[in-house]
Amino acid sequence: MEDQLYSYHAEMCKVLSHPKRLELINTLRDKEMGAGELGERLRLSPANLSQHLTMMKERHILTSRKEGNAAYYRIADSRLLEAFDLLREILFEQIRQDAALIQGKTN
Amino acid sequence: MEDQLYSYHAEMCKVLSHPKRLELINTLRDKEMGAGELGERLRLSPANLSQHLTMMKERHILTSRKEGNAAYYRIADSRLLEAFDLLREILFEQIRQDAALIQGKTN
DNA sequence: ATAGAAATTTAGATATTTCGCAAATTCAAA
DNA sequence: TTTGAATTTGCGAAATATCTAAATTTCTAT
Repeated sequence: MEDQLYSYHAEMCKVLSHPKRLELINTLRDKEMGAGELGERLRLSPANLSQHLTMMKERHILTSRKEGNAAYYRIADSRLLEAFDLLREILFEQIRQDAALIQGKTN
Repeated sequence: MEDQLYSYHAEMCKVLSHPKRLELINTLRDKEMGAGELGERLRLSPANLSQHLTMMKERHILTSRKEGNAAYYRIADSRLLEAFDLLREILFEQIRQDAALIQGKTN
């Protein structure tokens, strides 16, 4: 039961462990966007993009809406962005520290 | 350059996308712990545990300290736990909603 | 109806992850 | 120095993820 939770949690993280999917999240930060425009911006083939979007929808990271034969996507839960930003903060700090290390600095 | 950042970010998430590694993080939440005890608690073979711990250390998720031939691990950055908890909150809500859906409820 | 555009699905090839087992390393105590 | 316990490392097999190209579905406009 507790194990189940860890599994779900891991699957959710798996969705986040791909550069393009992170870029998708960051691009959809505050607005909804159509699949076509997303594909152009991220330079993904329609097929590949659709695969990413589908899995993100299955994991309830995104929601979608269809209008004619255009499809629009948006972030399902804004708390995801908070988590995204927290990790990115940690990353920035790590990079900053690594850079300082290389230059032999202490701050 | 921006792409680099997404790649690092994705690698960090990859570390988080395994149930046992999440359990490790949750177990080390506020205390440091030795490899031996961790292995017992999570029922991981010493070899497998060590592999997980090593990769988590490489990604700066954990830090370690050796004393004799015992190895102690701890969380490197407590903000990671905030991110962990945020995702878990989202998950709880999803599960709650899914359960409600199955029972035909609306709340 | 039919053609064309947009999006999705499928199939298969390639790469990556995960884990068990054995071997190797490290350190402390006998 | 040798023994033994804790931890790590190397390697191969099975499972999983990723991407491309082809086929399909769905809707719009001719």
